[in-house]
Amino acid sequence: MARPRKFDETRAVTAAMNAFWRQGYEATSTRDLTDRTGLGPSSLYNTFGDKRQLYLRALRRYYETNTGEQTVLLAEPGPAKDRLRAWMVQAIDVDLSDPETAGCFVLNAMVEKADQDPDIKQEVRRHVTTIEHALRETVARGQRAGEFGPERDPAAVARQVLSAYYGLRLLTRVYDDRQALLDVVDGTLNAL
Amino acid sequence: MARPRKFDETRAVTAAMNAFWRQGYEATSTRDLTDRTGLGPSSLYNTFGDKRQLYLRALRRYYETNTGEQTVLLAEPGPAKDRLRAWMVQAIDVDLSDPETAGCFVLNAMVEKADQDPDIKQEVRRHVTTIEHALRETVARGQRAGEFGPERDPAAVARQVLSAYYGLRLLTRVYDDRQALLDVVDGTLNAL
DNA sequence: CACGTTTTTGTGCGATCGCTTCAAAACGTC
DNA sequence: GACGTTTTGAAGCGATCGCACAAAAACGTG
Repeated sequence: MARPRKFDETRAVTAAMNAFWRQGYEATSTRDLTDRTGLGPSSLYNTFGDKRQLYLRALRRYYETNTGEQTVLLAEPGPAKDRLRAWMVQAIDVDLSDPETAGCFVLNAMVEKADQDPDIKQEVRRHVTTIEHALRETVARGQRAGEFGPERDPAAVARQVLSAYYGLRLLTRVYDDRQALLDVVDGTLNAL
Repeated sequence: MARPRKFDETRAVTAAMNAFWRQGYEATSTRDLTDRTGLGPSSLYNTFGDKRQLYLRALRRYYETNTGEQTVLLAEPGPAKDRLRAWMVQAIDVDLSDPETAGCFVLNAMVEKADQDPDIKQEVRRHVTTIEHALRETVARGQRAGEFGPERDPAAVARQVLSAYYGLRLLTRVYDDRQALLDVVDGTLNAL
């Protein structure tokens, strides 16, 4: 019928995601995007519309990969406290492992774009609530197993863990003391 | 001796701070800066060097005003737990009060610039450690007063509170449920 | 009130921004 | 293999970017 695409759309979105993730929305130029994706400008704009829509696609791609991975990690069998710890420790180690990585893409989007763009805010909220629900499940599981006190609302506990988690991922930007960050994890989890 | 300045340097830095604070570094143009400060481009560049240095000045200005205020708030007399709560609740209310406000400037700087610019990283770290020290003092005070268990290292507890605090200020970007955020405050403080 | 010094004002530099255009190229279909 | 359709590649659009420059203006000093 017509000329077929030479590139894989998902690969292009992933490449764009990595650019936005590391540099942020504003600091990523269309030139960066064409370079990283390997697409010409017309292919890129013909396929994705404009920079903003590609950013949204990148966020959704992050959901499918990283955010999804996190819920899987939390839902794995074993003591709930171990799951929560593994989840938080992994985030710390990812953030500290490579100075080139830029932490959590969702966190970056929250700060840079969420309050000026309703669509981005909604997409970011989707990520956060998904993790929050996975946390609630894990907390409830811990309560049923007697790991945590059963008196508190699992949803409130989940949000508390979530706050500590995002706070930690922020602190990795200025702290390089891994042990200090791990102490925060222990302090947070022991309080449940 | 020479022609005197027509503008107040501190006022100009403050105006620039508000621009960077709300829009971020990249999204703030030199045009924005000249408009908000009221200075012509050459006055601005003659005084501050370039955009990046003005951004650093804006961060330092934030330290003098907002960050300093926070340490004062924490050091006020009364129960330590009340000080910590007032500090966190105020942040939540500031973030939720006006959709025009952009949360915490230091937090924004951490995400947008800290890991690509060593000077900015150092400046941001100065803010964070200042608050951390104030927190440590407050926690130690609470331990002496018997409000908190004395067994834990005040420094570790301070970092835990700090994580929850920054996590909260992030969640205000996507949550508008004030009560849920206040529950996190209570959960965090009751765990000490 | 001329002089030296610094700031201000106005203009605009070269580069880059996000994005568009257009013709050539690459398919499936007949 | 001509046709219709879509993608690709190359070039470049107007606008804006961060910043610089030259001349005029505003002071303290002699």
